[in-house]
Amino acid sequence: MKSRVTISDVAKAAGVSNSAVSYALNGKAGVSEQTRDKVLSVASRMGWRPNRAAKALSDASTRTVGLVLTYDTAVLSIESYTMELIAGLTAEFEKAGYSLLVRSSSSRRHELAVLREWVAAGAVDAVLLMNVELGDPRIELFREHPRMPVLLLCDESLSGGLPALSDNGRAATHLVVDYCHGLGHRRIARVAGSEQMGHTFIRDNAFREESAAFGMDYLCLHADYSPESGDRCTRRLLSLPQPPSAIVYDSDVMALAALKAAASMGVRVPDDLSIISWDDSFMCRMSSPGVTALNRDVVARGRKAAGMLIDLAEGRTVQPHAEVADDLIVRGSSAPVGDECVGVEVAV
Amino acid sequence: MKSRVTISDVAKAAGVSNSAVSYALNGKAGVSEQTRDKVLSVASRMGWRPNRAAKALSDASTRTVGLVLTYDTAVLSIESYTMELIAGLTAEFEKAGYSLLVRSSSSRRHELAVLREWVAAGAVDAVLLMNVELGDPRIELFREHPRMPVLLLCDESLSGGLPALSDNGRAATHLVVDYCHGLGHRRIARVAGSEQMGHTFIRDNAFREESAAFGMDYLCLHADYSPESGDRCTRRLLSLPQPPSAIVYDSDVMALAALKAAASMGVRVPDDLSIISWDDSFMCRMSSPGVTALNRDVVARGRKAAGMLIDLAEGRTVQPHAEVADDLIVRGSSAPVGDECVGVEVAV
DNA sequence: TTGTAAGCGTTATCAC
DNA sequence: GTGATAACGCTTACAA
Repeated sequence: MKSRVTISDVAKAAGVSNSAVSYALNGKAGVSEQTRDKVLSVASRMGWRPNRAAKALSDASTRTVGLVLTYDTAVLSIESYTMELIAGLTAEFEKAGYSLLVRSSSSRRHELAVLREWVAAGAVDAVLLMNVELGDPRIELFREHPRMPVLLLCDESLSGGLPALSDNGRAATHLVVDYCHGLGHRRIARVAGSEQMGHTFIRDNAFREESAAFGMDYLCLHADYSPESGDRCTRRLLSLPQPPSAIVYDSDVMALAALKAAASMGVRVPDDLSIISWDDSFMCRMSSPGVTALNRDVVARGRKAAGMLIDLAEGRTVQPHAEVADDLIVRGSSAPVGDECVGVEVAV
Repeated sequence: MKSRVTISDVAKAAGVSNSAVSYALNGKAGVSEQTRDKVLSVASRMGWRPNRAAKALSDASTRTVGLVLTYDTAVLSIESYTMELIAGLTAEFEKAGYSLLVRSSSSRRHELAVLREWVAAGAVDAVLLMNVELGDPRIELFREHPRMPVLLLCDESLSGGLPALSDNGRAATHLVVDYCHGLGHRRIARVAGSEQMGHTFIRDNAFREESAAFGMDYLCLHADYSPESGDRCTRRLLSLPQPPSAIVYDSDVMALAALKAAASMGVRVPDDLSIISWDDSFMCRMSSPGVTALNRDVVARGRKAAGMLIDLAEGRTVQPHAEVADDLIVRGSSAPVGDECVGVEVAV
């Protein structure tokens, strides 16, 4: 395995010592300009590149950040969240020469094992945790290992004191509820995601508080992000004696299922029912009517997370952040409540 | 940085030498059962885990496979291909304790630089190349560096002799053309992706040959996967003196755009026009009518690729493979050509 | 069966 | 300014 060019090879070729080469290549003081130039030219001529493993062993840094993906293969091909996040992360990492180390886990227990191994093996310089749950055992793991920097993608209130990048659920909730209120809706509902998820918890509370503040009726059903559950919950809500005039869905998939469910029940969208999706996607654009959706810049969030992770990996402290702002993209699925003619007149 | 447990720590605690510990922990001969047991129990009590960097330096293996993502952020949130591939890859890697190292590149040149660095730094044990283009410079790079195992996701005929996992474009093309022919279509068209892409090249040829073999008229337009280009090409095709009765789209996004374009031109789908998408997705299921689509099991392909990459990384040779079969999911967007009443009668 | 020691490629601490 | 040399943690001849 002697094919790669090492520092010793360069040193020999340049007729200097290993340390001189090291200093020269790292731009450190300790060598004359003359030898530095010679070393640099020889090194580049020989095609020297630092060996990753040796560097990692020597200075205990890998320039790598770890991410464990927990797949629900059914959700995988539908949700673009993870891919956009990875795009943002790696785009920002690229500037600093960091890599993303990805593993997948079939269960929370297995994920914990992977994380523990990373900590013990020094395989990564920092770890990103997504899909934080209430009482998430990963939080305790990293509190026990303060030497391994970690960033949680969740609300600051859920991170147990660990650095967090908030998904901004409260601000977004205000945006959505305020929008519904502005359209005249006074009876709204929400089809939420899994109750264990930290972001669901945050949104649950935020929706309850916001709707109360606006004096609106609010009802929440918990589903599982599947189109079937979106369909089921929509039917339940629309069958109530006093059905809501607007429903917010925690995912675009459920919102699209709702669009179909409403149609099959003879409920007109947006005349009788406004539908709003928490996540925007190409599907929301292409459906008829288009679905009003919260536009979360997940790529930007990934970039932000990457910056924070690099800071943490290099020993700098970071403040919990929530500065990536969301906005609402209004499409045909939402409209003023009540008599649609009045609504149209007002809008025009 | 002395917080982690090393082999020396274990050796000291167990009262044996470093090498005894190493042998014991790696299940190698050279220690008595007695000392092996003692070492194992001491090691697990102390929570010893092998240090990644040290192992990598010592045996020049990282148990890591590299993947460079080249993002088109517009496509990113729409296409699930990459995410599904990563899911399959990491799921299979997990069994063997391999990790996926991900970087992103903004340009082909930058990707080449990343790959070169990986080769020189020994950062990964193998590399996966996707989106192979005609005359792809990456092929030459890896032919120059035969020590770095590589797997190309493309047709065997494009890989320049390097190991390849075919995306099976020919077989799938036959499936699609045969299906169209069976429905009575004799004038078909295709809205293809970028002409530089290897898979486009393969499909171009395969479609030409298959349609000729069936004695069908075939016309192909090259687009760029964007909804706008899908719309534009569809309008052009439908404005021909003798428009096709079936159009195959290289992506679901373009197929969905076509659905809208046809509707706005008063062309009925599937009565006047059958639409078939090369990629299946949730959108194809949810649209009205649903879009007939080629169902490529990308996750399975990822698993297969992972297995081959591990073989390559560990020095075993692999055969070019194309065994992941595709199938066609028929939905409402395709139907027998001509008088739709006849078609319905036949179908019922 | 066991322990000693060299080597992997860097970085960093020393003498000189 | 320069060049030996130790250290990082592990594997593996080789010697005992």
